[in-house]
Order: sequence, then C-alpha cells, then structure tokens
Amino acid sequence: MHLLDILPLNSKPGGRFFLFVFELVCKRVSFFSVSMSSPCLSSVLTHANFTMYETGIPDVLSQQPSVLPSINTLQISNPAYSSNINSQWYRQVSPHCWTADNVLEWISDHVESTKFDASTLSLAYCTMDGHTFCQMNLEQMIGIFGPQLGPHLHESLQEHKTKYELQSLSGSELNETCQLLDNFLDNLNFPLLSTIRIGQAEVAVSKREFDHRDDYDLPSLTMEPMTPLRDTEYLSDNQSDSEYSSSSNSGMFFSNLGSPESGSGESDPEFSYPLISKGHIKTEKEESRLKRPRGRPPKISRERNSSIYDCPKKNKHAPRGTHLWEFIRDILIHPERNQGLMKWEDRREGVFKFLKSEAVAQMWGQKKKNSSMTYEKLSRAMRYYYKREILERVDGRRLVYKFGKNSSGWKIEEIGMGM
DNA sequence: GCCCTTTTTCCTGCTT
DNA sequence: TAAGCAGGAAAAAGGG
Repeated sequence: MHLLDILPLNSKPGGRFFLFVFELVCKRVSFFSVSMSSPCLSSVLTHANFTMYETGIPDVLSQQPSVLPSINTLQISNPAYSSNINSQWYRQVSPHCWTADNVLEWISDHVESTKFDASTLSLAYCTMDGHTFCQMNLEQMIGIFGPQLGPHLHESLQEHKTKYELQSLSGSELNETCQLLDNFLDNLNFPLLSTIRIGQAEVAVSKREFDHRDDYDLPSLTMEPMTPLRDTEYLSDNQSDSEYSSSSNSGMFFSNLGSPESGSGESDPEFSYPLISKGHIKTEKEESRLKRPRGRPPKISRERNSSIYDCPKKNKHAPRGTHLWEFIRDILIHPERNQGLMKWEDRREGVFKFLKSEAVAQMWGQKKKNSSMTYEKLSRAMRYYYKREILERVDGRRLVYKFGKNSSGWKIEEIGMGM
C-alpha cells in the first residue's frame, strides 16, 4: 500500500487537502515509530512540491511508484519537519479542551522532538482527552510515559496551561502581541529542508512550501476552493517574481526573513493562498500587461472567504486595534520574548533597531490579517509617524528608528522596569 | 454619506 | 547590485 494510495481520490497532490492528509499520515506514522528512509520522504515531498507549483518537472512518483515506501516502512527523517508542519494547532486551544486526538497529536510532536522510542508506549494511554490529562501530576506522567518523556510532556502541558490562564487574566492587546511572538518564534526553529536533487533539477524545499496553516489560518483548513487575492489579478513588475515563484507562510520565519544583517532574503508575502495553479502563474508578458492599480486593494476576497479570516465582523464602534507603533513597542518592551526580532539601541533615548525586519513585518501582517505585509510597507507606515512625532528619524542608520515625543509606554519610568 | 485618520500599496529616486 | 530609505500619490477601511 502506498502513501498516495491512502489519500482520497479527489485530493490533488500538492493541494491543501493533500498536504493536510499527508501531514496527518506522517504524524501518525512517525508516532507509531515505524520507519521510512529519508530519500523516500524526499521523493514524497518533492512530488508534492513540484505538483503544487506546476514546475513542469516530470512527476517522479507517479512514474516510479516503486519509489514510494510502504506505509509501515515510513520513517520521518527530520523530526523537526513533522513536529512543525502542522503549526502546532494545540497552541491555540486550551489544554483542557483538547480532544483525545489532539492529545495524541501533541504527544506525537513531543515524541518526535525528543526522538523518544514510541514503540514502548501503550496506546491505552493515548486515548485520554485534554481534561483528563490536565489532572495528572508529574509522577503520574512519569509513571505512564517514563522518566524521559514524562517530565517533558508535563512541562509542556504546564506551559500551555499557564499561557491560557495568563491570557484570561491580563490585557488582551499586549497578550495578543505576546501570543503572536510566541507562535512566531516557535516556528523560527524550523530548519530548512535539505536541497533535493532530481536529475539536473535542484529545488530547495523549505517548510514554507508545505506549512500552509499558520496560527491564524487554523480554522480555515477546509477543502473549499479559495478565491485568490487580487494579487493574482494584478501584478506589479517588481512583485511578480517573488510572489509567484514560491509561496510562503506566516508560520515560516526562517533566516531569510531577517534584515540583511541576519542574512535576509526577499519576503514572500502571498502565503495564505496555497492553491496556486498554472492559471495563477503568469508569463512575463502577462505580468507587465496586468499592472496592479495603486492603492490598497479592496477587502472583498477576504470577506468572501470568511473561512480564511475566520474572525467575527468588527463592530463599527469597537475600539481600534493596536497601532503599528504600539505593536513595535510591545515587542521591544518584552525582550525575553522578541528573541532577536528587534533590539534597543539606546533604551533611554528610545532608539531601536529591526534585526529581522521581514519577520516583524510578517507578524504585523498576521495581526492585521494581511498576508502580504512586507517590511517595505511596514516601513512606509513607520515613516508616516515622523510627521506626527510618534517616531523620530535616525539619519544614516538602516533599520533604526527612535520613539518620538508623541509615543508612550516604552520609557523605563512608564513601565516601571529596568530593561 | 461625508470627513478624518490610519494604514496599505505602488512608485520613483536616492543612499548605503 | 541589492537592500533600505524617503516621500508622493491613491485608495481602503474604521470611526466620528
């Protein structure tokens, strides 16, 4: 039996549902400690990737079915891949509300990350739901999962529980930023998959091309076709290449999202719409013909696809969300959480620097439910703050800004802590 | 519905 | 040469 054989017939390889099923299969397979050789995994991933972007490279798998491993010889060669590929949905749900399946998946991630031999586990303990799990103390965990995995699971569970308790206690705005940081940084650890060679073709496959569910997109995992953003209709000359040669995801955050100093690459914002078909990959001539109009594109596609941006409609009189400068400030005043995204250059003067500019932009985009946010756009918004004296110019220094006299909440005296 | 504010998007030119 | 900066222009969208 082949991996692809167990997928639903109507799940197109490379499509969202295909990846979802593939992901689930991988997770289950790895959890039950069966093995697959890494070249086989590479083949599967390559297949999904090539099919997804219609590169024209021959369909290796369909032509060589023998390359596919049987399901019980699968082995996840890169534990980080499988443990991160699903964006760890359980970070969005209180552990008390986890279903047995959720618990199983959570355990699975830890099994993979700790390289624990899951074959020693009894399945009988894997049918507990989150509520039952939360009742267990450290000793009980060790009793069931052993001295290696038990404490690990216990610690992780406590973290999740604490996070949700804190969330219900403290300010929602600040928490949102912190949560965003947490989710974001969790994904920073994901290593790039190795470069895969097929014949003469060499394709660098990264997690961003597989992980299409960021933390905000979790509820959107449906099989319904999605209407592409207007970006698929209008293309600017300087955007098209990066936007259609690959897809990305807000849950990606690799080193290539940083500033030049952190080895940054081009941000690739159109990531929440993975259903890229041939029809969306335009030729150079088409690109130059179909220029995107100036100004902000209408929100039509987002509202039409409420499953993508699954959030309640904003009340007209609801208070505005956090402003950009406040979002930046919140990152800065939590240095233990921002982990190298930004740093203070001069804490007292309010001078700060973007270290991973594109990553911060992606976070801002996540917050605003805007998948195409880039540092370029973010920085434009930042420059508007000069006039209002929320920010001051710092001449001659790239990625460096300074809080102005109309900003607040960042001074040591104001927040009452030494940083 | 109008107006204002706050972005967002695109663009050109310049600097590092 | 690429990345970042500066700022104009236009538009979206929320709120008064």
